Amino acid sequence: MLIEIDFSSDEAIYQQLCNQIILGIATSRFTDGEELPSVRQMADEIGINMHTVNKAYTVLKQEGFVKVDRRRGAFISVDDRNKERARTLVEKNLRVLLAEARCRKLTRSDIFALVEQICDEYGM
Amino acid sequence: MLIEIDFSSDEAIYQQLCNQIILGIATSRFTDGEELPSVRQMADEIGINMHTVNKAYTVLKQEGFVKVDRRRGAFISVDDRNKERARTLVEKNLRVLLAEARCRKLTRSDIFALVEQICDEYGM
DNA sequence: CACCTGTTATATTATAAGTATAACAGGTGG
DNA sequence: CCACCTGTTATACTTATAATATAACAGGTG
Repeated sequence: MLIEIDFSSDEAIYQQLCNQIILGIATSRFTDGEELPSVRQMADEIGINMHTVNKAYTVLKQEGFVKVDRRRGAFISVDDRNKERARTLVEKNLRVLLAEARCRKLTRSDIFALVEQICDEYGM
Repeated sequence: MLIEIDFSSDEAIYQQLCNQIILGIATSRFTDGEELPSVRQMADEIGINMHTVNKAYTVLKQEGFVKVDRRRGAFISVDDRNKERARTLVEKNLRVLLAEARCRKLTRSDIFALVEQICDEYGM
């Protein structure tokens, strides 16, 4: 499973968990249809509370990354609806991120190198 | 000044304020050396508490976007130290952002188009 | 029937955000 | 000197959220 949580981070645990799973999907470490550990099992593995995992799963479900089957439990199921909404969200976040990059004197080439590298990693 | 705060957002007000100012610097709406409204004046303009503005200024000061002179008050002063740390931070955030983009079926071209557009806006 | 699944409810603690009021040190201009 | 501005600090309060804890429920599985 390999979920890494930074307990000294200012980012919420459930948020880190969501990000890790989304990162896992993008890097094909998680495949469509793959089962996720139960909320209790995942909580035990990481050493956190069941409800924290449940919140992450609920968020991922609402965002269309996870579905639940009573018989099987939670599993990866990527819903590719809302491409335009996703583009708008990415654009907004990108705008903030690149603003800070520019202020820090990162160049256009610096940015493109990073984007290219990550796209390659994700097989885009 | 033109600071826009979304009070229904889940993003903290002081964080939105920081982002707006960084965005302003990147788009040259704020120039190096330009004075910022005092914490009390800015708070009045936006309709929020003085301490919320003070927190934003303090964060920006720590991050090297703002300096303070007793005589003049707060003003823009971009410190371009820590380019490598900035690159690491951008890379980490970019990785999460592009992971979600990929899951939403945004293509490499989609991403590059967005990055190109924003870089152009910022004159990078 | 025991055991697992997600889900819900409730309560508690801790932390952070935002507001409110007040005061202090220090520079500015009348 | 004095009123007025600046950032800064301190304190207190309210609110919201995160995280934990304990418990229970509906439903599928062996």
